[in-house]
Amino acid sequence: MGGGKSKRMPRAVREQQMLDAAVQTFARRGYRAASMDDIAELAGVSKPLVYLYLNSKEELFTACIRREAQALVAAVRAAVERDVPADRQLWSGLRGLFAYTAANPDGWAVLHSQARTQGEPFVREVAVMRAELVSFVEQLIGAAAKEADCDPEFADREVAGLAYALVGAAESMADWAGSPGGPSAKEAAATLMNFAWAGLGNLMRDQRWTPST
Amino acid sequence: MGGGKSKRMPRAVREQQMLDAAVQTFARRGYRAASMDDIAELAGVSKPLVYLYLNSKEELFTACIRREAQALVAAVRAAVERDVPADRQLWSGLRGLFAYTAANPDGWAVLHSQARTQGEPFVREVAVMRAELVSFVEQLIGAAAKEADCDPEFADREVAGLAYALVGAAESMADWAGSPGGPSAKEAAATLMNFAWAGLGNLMRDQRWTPST
Amino acid sequence: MGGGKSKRMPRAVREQQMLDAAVQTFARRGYRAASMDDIAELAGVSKPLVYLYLNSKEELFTACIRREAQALVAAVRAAVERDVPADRQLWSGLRGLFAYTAANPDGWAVLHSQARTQGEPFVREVAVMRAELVSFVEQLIGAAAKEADCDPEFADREVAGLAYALVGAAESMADWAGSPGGPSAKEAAATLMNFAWAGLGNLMRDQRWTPST
Amino acid sequence: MGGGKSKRMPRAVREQQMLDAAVQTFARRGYRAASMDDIAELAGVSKPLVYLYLNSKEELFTACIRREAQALVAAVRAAVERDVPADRQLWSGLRGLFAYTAANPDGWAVLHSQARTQGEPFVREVAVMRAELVSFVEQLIGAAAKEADCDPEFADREVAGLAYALVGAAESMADWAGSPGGPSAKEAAATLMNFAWAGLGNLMRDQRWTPST
DNA sequence: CATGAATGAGTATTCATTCAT
DNA sequence: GATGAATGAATACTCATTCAT
Repeated sequence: MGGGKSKRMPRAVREQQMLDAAVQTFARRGYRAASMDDIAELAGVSKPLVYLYLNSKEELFTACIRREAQALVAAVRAAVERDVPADRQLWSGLRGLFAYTAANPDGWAVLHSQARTQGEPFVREVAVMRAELVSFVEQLIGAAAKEADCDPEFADREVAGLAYALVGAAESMADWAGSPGGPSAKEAAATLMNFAWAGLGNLMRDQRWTPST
Repeated sequence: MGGGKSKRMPRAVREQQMLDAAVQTFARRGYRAASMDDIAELAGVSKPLVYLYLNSKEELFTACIRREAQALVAAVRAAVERDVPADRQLWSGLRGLFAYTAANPDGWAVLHSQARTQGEPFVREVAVMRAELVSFVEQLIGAAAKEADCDPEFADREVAGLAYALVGAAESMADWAGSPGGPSAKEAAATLMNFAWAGLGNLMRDQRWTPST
Repeated sequence: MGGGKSKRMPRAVREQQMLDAAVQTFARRGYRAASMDDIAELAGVSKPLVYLYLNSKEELFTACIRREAQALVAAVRAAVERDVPADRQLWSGLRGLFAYTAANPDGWAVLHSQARTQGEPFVREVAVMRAELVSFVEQLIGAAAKEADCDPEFADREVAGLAYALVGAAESMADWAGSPGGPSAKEAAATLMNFAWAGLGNLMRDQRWTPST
Repeated sequence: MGGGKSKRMPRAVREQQMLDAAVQTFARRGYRAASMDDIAELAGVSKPLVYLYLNSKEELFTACIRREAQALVAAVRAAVERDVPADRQLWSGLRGLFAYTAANPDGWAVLHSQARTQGEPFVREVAVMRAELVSFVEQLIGAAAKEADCDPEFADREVAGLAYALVGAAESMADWAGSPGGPSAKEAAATLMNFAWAGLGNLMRDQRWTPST
């Protein structure tokens, strides 16, 4: 016994191997261009086994999205410092995000590049994760508003917009931070904090930019 | 009068019809899932004619990207007010952008969702357009910095990062603004100005956010 | 006035241009792989004109075969010296054949490589030409037999076989003589005369090779 | 018992069935005109299976050529009598060749009619086989020359030309022998021996045919 | 548990051929 | 007489998916 592909592994392990192979393949080739043959071969198993465990290409892709989304959210959550001011929490969360996406480019590509462009039902899956991130940022902004004892006119809808913009900018930075020549996770986080936090501060103090100026 | 399949049109007209159909199909189905059959049918012509004029799926997609990218850049340029302060120029440009993407969701989807995720040589095509937008924003920030007589430490690399983040946030907002329940073009532009401009102002005054706080 | 493609030429001239282009294209690409587009472009005319004059790809190919077959037979006939002994006639005919095929490799390829392999009705066309050459050789052998006052047992069927073999060897030599590194027309003819004529002489003298020896 | 489509055969068996069908189809329709659909249907399998095992039309054709070429060379080698005079060896080899081509007209057509006219890389494949046959004949001529203690001026290049002509004539005779109304294998071999061997004998005795005569 | 064998349904692409002008 | 515009029908090739063992 010894060399060669080890056989007869518990199902859970095999499934993770398949998901690993699928994430890599989907990320690099795209959902449509990735073939089940490629994935099975990369996973080191036969094609029927992939079907036995994951049922179909669609379910396989969905499973990839779910696993990667949960891992990413978990990474961000784990990175956030507790019991510190809101800005500090955002800062640590962003650093965690950029560090994670840089370390898992394939997973990030599946979530941000592939899943979002393949229509239903995949967009729904990523939307759930994105909503979680946006909601987290909204909470931070809300907390910051309370900390700063800010103007009560600072409406929910406005917060939602800001949170959305911040997450959008962060996702875009994540792509950049993962590419060669791009910034480090720390630089990206710093840029975003500088970019966003002062604006938020002004808003909370009711100092809006208006076109009339 | 009108209806029915009109036949025997000059080449230039037919080509535009084909590009219209292709943009719509690529936007809604994705590059790989869109079939040349679908496109030809939607364009109201036979498949060989599509090949006669556009040569291949790859060239057809590239032609779509180029046309849409040029149209978008042209729309933004046309919307920018001249001879006004930099913030006002950015404001008008953003409004133009969001108005255009909302009015041309398929074109925007081709550029932002599809082209960027289909690997070379398509990413190169959109990168050109994106670089144009980023460069435009960089110029505005530079102009604003001059207007504000700001700190000279405000370095180029920092400007590049901010411009990149702003464009990324704008692209993300454009997706949102184009979806049902999303903000209007004006709202999206206002959100982004509030989000971004105050932060920029602080930076120019050398008031950075730093983690030590 | 002036350069460019001259227009409005008499039909006969245009037809020859088309056949020239067709022979070249069929020879180099093969019957199936040669497209009417290629041929029309090489001929410098529009595709509908090719159809107007030659009706179909099949008829066009047939016309090529006929023209080239007649030209080849004419070249051989013209090369044969009259009023000389049979061997001398064969010698001059072979030199003419090899000189012609070397000078017209495309025409020869159409006849020998392409037409023979494309099934009916093309094989029939070349068979006619081949029969003419075989018959010519049979006559020469017959004449030689008479000159040599040979054995009357020298039967027709045997003559036919010899003529067939000689023509086959000649065709094979023609391919070789036309290729780089191959023999000159004169060398090829000499080889074939040495190879064939002595054998014929023995046969005429009833000195057959028999397995029992 | 027997009939009906038998399913689930081992790969090696199926591959041979596919090659059988491919040889027949290529021989009768030509390389370009033979469609993979035709071949799959004749083989009694689906098209994807043909691709799974043989990869592409080009590789399938190449596999046909190789198989048929090896079979033909093996048939000739098996037919040649050992330890007999050179003429007797040639005689037995020719009988073997004609018997084999007559029994396998499709394989012979693939080699002689189709492969040679479809350009690279197929011509290279048949050239290998042809070179083997020519080389075999050269050895026989050389052996005969030694047996006959012939003139040393009998140069290599001349031998090469003669061998080439003999093989060319044989190939041509093989076509004839395989067609209705053509000679039997034995007749064809006899004709060729009579045609060729006496000529060779004269040459070895330095009795060349020369034009001056 | 695991796989070799097999396929129905598509996909991009090409070609011979024909009108309307 | 000559052509730009247009297509029906085919062709090589691929892929997600399923049995029988």
